[in-house]
Amino acid sequence: MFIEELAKKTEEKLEELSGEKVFLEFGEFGDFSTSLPLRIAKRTGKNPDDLAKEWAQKIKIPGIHVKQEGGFLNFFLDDVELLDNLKYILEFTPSKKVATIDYSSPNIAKPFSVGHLRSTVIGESVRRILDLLGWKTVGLNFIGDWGTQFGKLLLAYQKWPVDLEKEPIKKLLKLYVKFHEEAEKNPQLNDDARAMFKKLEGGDKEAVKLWKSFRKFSLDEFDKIYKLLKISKLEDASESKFVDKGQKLVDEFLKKGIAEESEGAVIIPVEGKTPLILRKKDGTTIYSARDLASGIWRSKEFKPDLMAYVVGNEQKLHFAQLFSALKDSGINAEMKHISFGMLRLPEGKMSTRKGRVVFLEDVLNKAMDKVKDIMTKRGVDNESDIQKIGTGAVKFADLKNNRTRNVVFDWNMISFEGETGPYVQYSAVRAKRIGEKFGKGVEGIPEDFGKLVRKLVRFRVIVKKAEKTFRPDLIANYAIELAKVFNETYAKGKIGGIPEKEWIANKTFTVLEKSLHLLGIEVPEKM
RNA sequence: GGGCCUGUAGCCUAGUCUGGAUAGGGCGGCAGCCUUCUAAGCUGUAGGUCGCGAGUUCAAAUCUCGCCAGGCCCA
Repeated sequence: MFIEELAKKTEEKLEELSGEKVFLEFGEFGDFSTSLPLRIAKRTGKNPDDLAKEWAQKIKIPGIHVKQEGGFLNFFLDDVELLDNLKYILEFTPSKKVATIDYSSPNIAKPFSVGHLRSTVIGESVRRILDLLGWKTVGLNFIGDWGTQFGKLLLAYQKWPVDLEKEPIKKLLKLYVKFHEEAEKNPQLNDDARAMFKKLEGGDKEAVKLWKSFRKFSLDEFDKIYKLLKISKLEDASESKFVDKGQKLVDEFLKKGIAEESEGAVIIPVEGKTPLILRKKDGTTIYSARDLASGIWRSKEFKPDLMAYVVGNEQKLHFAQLFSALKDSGINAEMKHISFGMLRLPEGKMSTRKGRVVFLEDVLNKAMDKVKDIMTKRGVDNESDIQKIGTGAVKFADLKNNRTRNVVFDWNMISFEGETGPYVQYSAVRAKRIGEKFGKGVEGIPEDFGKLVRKLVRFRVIVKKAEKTFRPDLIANYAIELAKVFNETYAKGKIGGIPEKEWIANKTFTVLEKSLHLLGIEVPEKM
């Protein structure tokens, strides 16, 4: 029986004995454990030791044995169960639920900065975790390609034309910065930009043509990055697709009474929070209306059980409002804002207006350069492996932390030793080599391999928890722990040549490879 | 003014939801380990007022209240 099923049975038995909701711990003292007797004993006036002993006697579940230590109960899977779990380690009952996952969602005509990395890699990872457990997932790219900022950019381009043949994005960024500098001195420019955006919204041929070309430059740039990062296919759910839909929606919602007018603006009230504003006094819709229209489209198009949005912390309120509005409009899918802290620079928040950004491409290139240096010193040179290791290091560094806290960007973040992506990759390559010609299977667990086997078997529990909590960091930290135990075992004595040990090495590779895959990272050929 | 998030060794971080068994790791420092399956590895060692104060509890990094610091959002 699978470890999670055995744990479930144990929980049920403990609940029966204690009359309490039980959460087993998957920690260091057993395959799982609890301090329940310690807590309950106090209430019943019993001695914790005695109660634990009593329960240890009563809990008889085939496949596991109990050890009582003080007021604690530690549970261990029998060897036969451990090996059986290991055999079928990657087999899960498919969930068959449908999820839309909104991730990456960069803005056009702006650089793909390290700031966009988080949403992209977290989203991709969450998607792969759900995929493994048999969800049907749809990745959506809500590209920011609409809004008054494009009035500014179009105006700037007309005023100060540049040749966009080479490095268009960097040049557009410069124009954007220049616009804001000039507008400081001459505020009239802001009004002109607004007028320009109105032209764009009105379908002015010249403006639309220019906007389309900016958009194209950006999409090409995004594709390049997605290819390098091995991001799965994303449906184009660009903001501009929802402009008309947004306008219609606002009118419809007004009629239905879901939305209401307030001081000339159109809003949807949100219980306990400030309302969601859909349309401003001047009649222009804002981002929220398009986001709402997009949400309704997603719901109709994909009929999801879960609608997830991988977007930064700072939009918490927005999503609380959006979800409330989506529910008002009759959508009952589970909605989840998968939020994360902001990546900042030592000198402060990144700002495209001020041109204060670090390009993701530069970060990835730097990482790959470092890998190349290391490889050259060893007389190896393999483009594909360099790419896997370089991007792996960057992705892993980002995914490892459960940070809702902010991160200050530092070039030294890119490292290859210790708790890093390359460490796990290296261990995986090692395990692969050793386990390549593995024996048929195992009768018992070889000496010194107990810790490794137990760590391997835990994979299933971790994946399920990651699914429930949308936390790739659980996978990343598990992969480190597993790699560490494997390396310790490796250092203790020879594995190769002993079929049973080779089989376990092979399983280690399988699990490390899958863990990395869930993080969007590939295992190189050689390291 | 209102709301939310974060604070764990020089640096980075797990644990906080669900209180419990010595607060785990990593980087950097120091001391070791390659004629044996890949040293991007392994072993050992030093380094901690868990932001501060109070409360609840047999037991608090974890729960409650107050404060301090940083960040974000709304008006």
